[in-house]
Amino acid sequence: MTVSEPRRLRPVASSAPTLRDVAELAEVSTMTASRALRDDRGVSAATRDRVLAAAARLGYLRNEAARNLRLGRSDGLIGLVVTNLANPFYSQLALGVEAAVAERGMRVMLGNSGEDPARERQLVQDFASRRLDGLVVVPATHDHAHLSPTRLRGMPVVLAASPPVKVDLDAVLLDDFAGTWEAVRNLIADGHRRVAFLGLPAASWTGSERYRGYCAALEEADLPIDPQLSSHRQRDVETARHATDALLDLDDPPSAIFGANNRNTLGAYRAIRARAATVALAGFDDFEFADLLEMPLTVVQYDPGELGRRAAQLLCERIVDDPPAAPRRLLVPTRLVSYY
Amino acid sequence: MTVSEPRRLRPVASSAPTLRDVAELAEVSTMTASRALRDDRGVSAATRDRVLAAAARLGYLRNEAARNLRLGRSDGLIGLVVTNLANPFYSQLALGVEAAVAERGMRVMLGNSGEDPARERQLVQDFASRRLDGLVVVPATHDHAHLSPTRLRGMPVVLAASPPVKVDLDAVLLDDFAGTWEAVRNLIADGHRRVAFLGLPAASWTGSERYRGYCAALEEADLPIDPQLSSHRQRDVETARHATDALLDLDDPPSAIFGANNRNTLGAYRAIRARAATVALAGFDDFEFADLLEMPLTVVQYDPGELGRRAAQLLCERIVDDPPAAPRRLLVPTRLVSYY
DNA sequence: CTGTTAGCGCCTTCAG
DNA sequence: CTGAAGGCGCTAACAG
Repeated sequence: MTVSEPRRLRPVASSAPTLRDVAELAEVSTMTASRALRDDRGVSAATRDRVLAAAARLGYLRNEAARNLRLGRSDGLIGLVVTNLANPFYSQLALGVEAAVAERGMRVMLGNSGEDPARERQLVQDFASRRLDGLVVVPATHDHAHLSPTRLRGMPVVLAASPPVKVDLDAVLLDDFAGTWEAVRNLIADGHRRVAFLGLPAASWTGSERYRGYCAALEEADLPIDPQLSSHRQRDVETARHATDALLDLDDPPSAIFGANNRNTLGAYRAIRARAATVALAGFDDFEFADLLEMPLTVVQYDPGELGRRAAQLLCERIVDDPPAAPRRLLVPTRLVSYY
Repeated sequence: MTVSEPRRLRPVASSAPTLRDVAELAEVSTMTASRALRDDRGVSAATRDRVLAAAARLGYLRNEAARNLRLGRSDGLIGLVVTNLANPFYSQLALGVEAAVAERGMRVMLGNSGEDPARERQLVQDFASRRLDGLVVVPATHDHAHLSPTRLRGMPVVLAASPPVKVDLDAVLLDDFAGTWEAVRNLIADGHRRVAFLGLPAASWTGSERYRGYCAALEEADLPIDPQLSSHRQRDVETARHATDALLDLDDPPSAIFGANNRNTLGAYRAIRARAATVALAGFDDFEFADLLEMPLTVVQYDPGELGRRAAQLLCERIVDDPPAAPRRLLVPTRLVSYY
C-alpha cells in the first residue's frame, strides 16, 4: 500500500465555524447561506434545507458582532439600568422589561448602578458603545444630562419610576399621588380626623408625590395639615418605630397612621403592637405575609412588573416608529387592599 | 465677493463619529488614536491628550461590535441565565454575579428562562452567538446537554444552584444537606423525638438533599424515620397548611416540624397558630419579617448573593486561566438563626 | 433564484 | 513613538 496523498485542506478550524464554512459544505455562496440562515425570501426550499443541514452539522453559530457591525445596530438588544436589583421592586420591574421585550424577540442587558451616579453614567455609556437599540433607566439621581438623546447618538431612553429632569424623555411612573390620596381618604371616611404621615425624603419624586396625596386628602375633607403629624426622617423599620412612638406620645395623638412605604408601615405596626394602642394603620407598598400581621391593615398595592412592561413598550415604539412623537408620561395605577 | 469654492468634504457624519473622525480631528492616524483611546503604551503624552480631547469634543463612543469582531471575543461580557427573576433568591444571586464581575470591569447580560427548557436553550445559544466570554446558568431541568462546552465553542459555563448532569461543569451549590441536618439535629437536641418534615419534590437536587439531611439527623440520634411524618407534595402555603393539619391529626403527632422551604414553614405556622398547638417550628430559608411571627422560629439562613459571587469567581478563573483544571464543586454554607 | 463585490470600524502586524 | 496595509464575519447593493 502506498501512503495516501495528503489532500490540501484548510487548516483545521481551531475556532468557530463561519458562514463560509457552512457555505462550502452546502456548496453555495456565502450570500446564499446568509439568506437561508436568515430565512430571507428568494432561496429555494432545497437550497435552504441544504444550508440549514450544513449549519446544524457544523454547529454553526452566527457571529453577532460581525452582524451588528454590518447592520450598524444591535438588532434587538436593549439595556436596563436599575438602582438596586436586590430590592424586589426593581427585580420585578426588570422581569417586566424582560418579559415585554422577549415577546418581541428582543433581549435585555442588565446593569445595576447600586444608586451610584458615576456607575450609572458608566453603564449608560457602555450600553451606548455597544450600540444597543435603546435603554430603560431607573435613574439614581435627578441629574439626567447624560441620558439626553443627543449625548447617546440618538439612542432612545425611557425612564422608569422617576420623571425626567431638564431633558425630554418618556417616563413610566407609579401613581404615588392617587394611591396615597385614596388610602388617606379611606381613613378619613372611616371617621379619622387626625391622620399621621410617616414619609420619605421630600427630595425624591416618590416622597413628595405621596406627601402631596396625603395633603390633598386632608384638604379635601377640610382637615388641617398638622406639621406635628408628619415625619420624614425615618430610614428604616427601627427609626419608623421611634417616630411612631413620638406620634403616640403627643397630647393629641393621631387615631390613624399612614406609612409612605413598607418600612414605615412596619415600624408603625411594631410600635402600635408594643403598646397595644388602638390606631388604624395603612401604608404604601404591599408586602409578602402582610396578612400575618395581628391587626387590620390597608395597603396601597401595585404591580412593579407593570412599570417595566410599560417602559419596554414605550421603548419598543420609539425603536420601530421613527421618528416618534413628543415625550410621553405614563402612570401605573395602584389599588387599595385591606387585610384583616 | 466670489462664492467660496466648496471644499470637498466627507458627507456630514449622519451617524456616530468613528475612530477615523477622532484621528482626523487630532491630526494623527487611526492607529495612534486607537492606541491612545485604549491607553496602550507607546503614545506620547501630548499626542494622547490631543486624541482624548478630540474624542471628547466629538462625543466619540467606541463601536464595541467592531472591536469584538476584530478581537474575536466579547471582551468582558458574560451571560447569566436564571429561572425566575421575580424570586428574591435568584435576583439576589443575579446581583451577586453582577457585583463580582463588575469588580473586574466586566458586565452581565441577563436572561430569564421562566423555567422553560426551550427558552433556556434559546438564551444559551443566543449568548454563544454573541461570543460572550462565559455563562452562569441556573438550569431549569436536569438535561444539561446543551451546556456542554463542545456545543458552545468552548465557552466556559458554571452552574448555580444545581449540580451538572452527564456533563463536566463547575457548579456552586447551597449546602442543603448540612443546613437541614444542623436544624433537625437542633430540634432533636431540644428533646424532640418525633420531628416531621414538610419536603419538596425528591426529583429536585434541593429536595433530595434536604430530605437526606433530615434523615441523617434522625439516624444519628437513633430515631426511626417514620414515613407518616414526611410529606413532599406541598406546592404552596395553603397545601403546606393542609399537610400540617394532617400531621397534627395523627394519633401520635409530631412535637416539632421542619419546613423544607419558606412556603412549607409558613403553611405549618398557619396551621399551628390556627389550632394553638404547641409544636416547635423550624425551616429552610429565611424570610423578611420572620421576626414578626408570634411564635419562636428557627430558620436555616444563607446568602443567595454568595452563590452568585462564587459562580462568577469560578467563571472568571476559567476565562483567564486557560486551560483550567477539572470541574469544581463549591458548597455555600448555611447558618442557623432563631427568632423569638 | 443565486453569486460577486465591497465595506461596516476596529486592531494586529509589520515598517518606518 | 507613529503610520500603512489588511482582514475579522457578515450582509446591502447590485449583477446575472
